[in-house]
Amino acid sequence: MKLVVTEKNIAAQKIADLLGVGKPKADKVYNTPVYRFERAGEEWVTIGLRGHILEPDFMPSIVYSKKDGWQGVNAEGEVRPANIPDFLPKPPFKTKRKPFTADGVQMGAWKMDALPYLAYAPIEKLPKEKDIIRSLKNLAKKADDIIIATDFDREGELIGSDALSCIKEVNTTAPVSRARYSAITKEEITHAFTNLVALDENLAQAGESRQDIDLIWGAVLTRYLTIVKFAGYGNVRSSGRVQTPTLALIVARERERMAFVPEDYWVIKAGFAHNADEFEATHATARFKSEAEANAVMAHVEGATKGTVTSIEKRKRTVAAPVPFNTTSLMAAAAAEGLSPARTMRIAESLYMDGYISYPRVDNTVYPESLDLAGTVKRLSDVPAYRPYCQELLKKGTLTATRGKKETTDHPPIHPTAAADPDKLGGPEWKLYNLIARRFLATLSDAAVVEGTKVTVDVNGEPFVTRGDVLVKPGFRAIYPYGLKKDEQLPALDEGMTVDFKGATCTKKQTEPPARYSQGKLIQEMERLGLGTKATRHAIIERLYTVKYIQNDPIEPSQLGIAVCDALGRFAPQITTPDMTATLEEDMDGIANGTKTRREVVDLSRDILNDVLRELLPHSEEVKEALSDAVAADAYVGPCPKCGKDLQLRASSKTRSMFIGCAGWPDCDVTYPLPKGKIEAVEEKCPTCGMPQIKVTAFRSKPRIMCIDPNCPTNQEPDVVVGTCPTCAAKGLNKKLIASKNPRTLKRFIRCENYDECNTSYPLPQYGELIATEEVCEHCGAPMVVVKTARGPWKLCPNFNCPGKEKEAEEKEAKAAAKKGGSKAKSATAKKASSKKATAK
DNA sequence: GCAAGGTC
Repeated sequence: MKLVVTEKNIAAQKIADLLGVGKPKADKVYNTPVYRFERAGEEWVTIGLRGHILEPDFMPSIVYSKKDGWQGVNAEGEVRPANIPDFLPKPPFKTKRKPFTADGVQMGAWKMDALPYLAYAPIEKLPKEKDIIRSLKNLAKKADDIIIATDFDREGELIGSDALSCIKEVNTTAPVSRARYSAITKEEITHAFTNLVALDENLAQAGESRQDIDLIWGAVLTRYLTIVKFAGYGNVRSSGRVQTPTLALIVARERERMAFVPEDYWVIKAGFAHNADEFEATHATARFKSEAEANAVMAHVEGATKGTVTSIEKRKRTVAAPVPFNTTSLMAAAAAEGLSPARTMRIAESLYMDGYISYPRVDNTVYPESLDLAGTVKRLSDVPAYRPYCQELLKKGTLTATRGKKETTDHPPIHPTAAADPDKLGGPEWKLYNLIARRFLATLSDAAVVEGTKVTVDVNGEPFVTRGDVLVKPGFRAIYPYGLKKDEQLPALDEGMTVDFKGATCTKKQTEPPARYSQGKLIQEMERLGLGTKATRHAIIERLYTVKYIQNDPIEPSQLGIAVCDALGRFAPQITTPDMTATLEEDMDGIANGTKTRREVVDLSRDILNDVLRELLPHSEEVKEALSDAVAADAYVGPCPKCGKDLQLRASSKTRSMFIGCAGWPDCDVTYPLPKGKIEAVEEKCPTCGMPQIKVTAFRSKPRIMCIDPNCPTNQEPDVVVGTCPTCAAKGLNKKLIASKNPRTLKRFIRCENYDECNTSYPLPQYGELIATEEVCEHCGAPMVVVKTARGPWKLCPNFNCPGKEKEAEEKEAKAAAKKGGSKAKSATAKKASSKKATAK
């Protein structure tokens, strides 16, 4: 039996489809899907991994061994003294509560003193995907031939090498080879499997050195930042080779903005009309530095009614066709169409797996010679919307493509590999496919020619200028309309013509500081600097959000983010710049081509980290204070009305829910409840009562500003009678249901006015104007209410257990299932979920 | 309780 190991399940499936004679048989080995088929009279089976199946970690198995446990050595080779506690987070035995030593130190807690030893701790590879490993070994036992068919890149080689090490544990004799492909198409796959090569162990070692270095630096610095000012479990302050330089970019931009001194300037715009056409023009001096100058111009044109067209300049310019897509340029272009980087990658992955586009994680922007451009255009002509354009292109005979700056040979730039049907793909899938297909055709097209027109109109000696753009030769723009300003048509004007002057306005403006990064821009900047990979950049940015180093979009750093960046910049500058990645890349190239060893590269990195610790540890007090101040500044909402100390956003240690508490606790017991959603401090005080205000952003809602004091009149709401109580009505009583706000917690809900005897109550959305209706829910008899939200009025039955709710949920699920193609497995799980819900109730 | 890199 021949065993083919791929990086992911869907690749295993596709490869089986392409290599097998007839349809492969989908099977399972311990819950892992595998695909069996026949080829040239032999039995084959493919299995997909889930990316990396092993994960590096410090050696827990050895650290806790009592007999000859690893004690740890530092740079000098000194053995870790007994008075420095173990540094690994897991206690050696299973227990719910973490054990304490006699002096109250929590065992297993991270220890500052142990960090220099951690920098030299040995690393081993532990299983990460145990189920997959078990299935892989089971198959490997029976295999006569092993073919590693993971992705064709450095991490792919490492994933394959890890898989092989698992296989070797159970089968040492079967010969091993490597299939290399860069698109899952019939040609590529057949070619790869008829031209098998050997696994590149050097390349895999290069990948492993990256893993080691990332773990060592990440663990040491993250632990340092977390424990230098411990803020409770769950409050990790992370640092890493990619995330910290990325944070530094954001902080640096914020610094530029803070240092920016805005300058005033004045802009004069004038309105003109010619026959029925109106147009606007700006004074030839685009920005007046002084108000006096601007006023002088306004005085010159005061009272004028006519202007004269003094010149019309026309200039043609060519706009070059765009270059082929790589991951970053695709993400940027898709972001402009409303698809976030993360979403774009998810969709691209599925389009790739379904054979519509080539491999989506690439840097390359130059089509390889082997790519059949004309053949691809022919294939695309099956899409009705592209057909006429494709035919035009094919008429040209030879096709020449534009070339981007980056040229690598692992994968071709992202291009379509098959025609797609807009009715078969989902909306966003088609949107992305359409972008990719049109971009591909655009890269084979001529430049566009635009005629720019500059018209100057004179009013009492003051020149006003307006510009228009007209497309004279569409070129690539005929197929690629993305990212363009609309043509700006000007009325037909001639030199010497007189036009009506409709008056001028002078506006005072200020120069703007450099803009904050948007997520899309930051990803582009990360790519430019070589930070992260196309597959990880969006995840890195998300990480910075979850550890609260950054907030909002466009991105601004928190005080904590700035403090972390400053502290590391002073004492561990290596981790704050992209240079570390650049050096690592060079070293990895060295390992891949055999001039360096992984051992040598990792050991050197450990030494550098040790030097960093020598700087960092003596300055711990300073770092601690800087972090404390920053955390307090981020949490600050205003002064305490009782004791004057700081009111802060805090998390309850028991429930983890947020509240506002006084920094003077336990001496001062002032607290305020908080509504659900994201909470931010706001500078402006409540106009009604002068207390601090907060910005609340509930899930899928617009942010709203509210006073923190529940007793403030702005937080009061009159009780609303919403109907009659169905429970009491059944007993023959006539009682009203009332919507009211609990004055202490601000929670709004409906309850029966007879609440001493009747416990009928319904929850309500917590904000939005509440309006009673005459209607009663057809399913449960509860009164229907209308809540006016930012997205418009919303009529609902407040009864949480209303039978109508379940029906609605089922319909929604059915709809979602139908959209996804309604696979049997899907609807089965949906049913299970809904029945689970029902039992829970 | 750590990183970054794959994939889900």
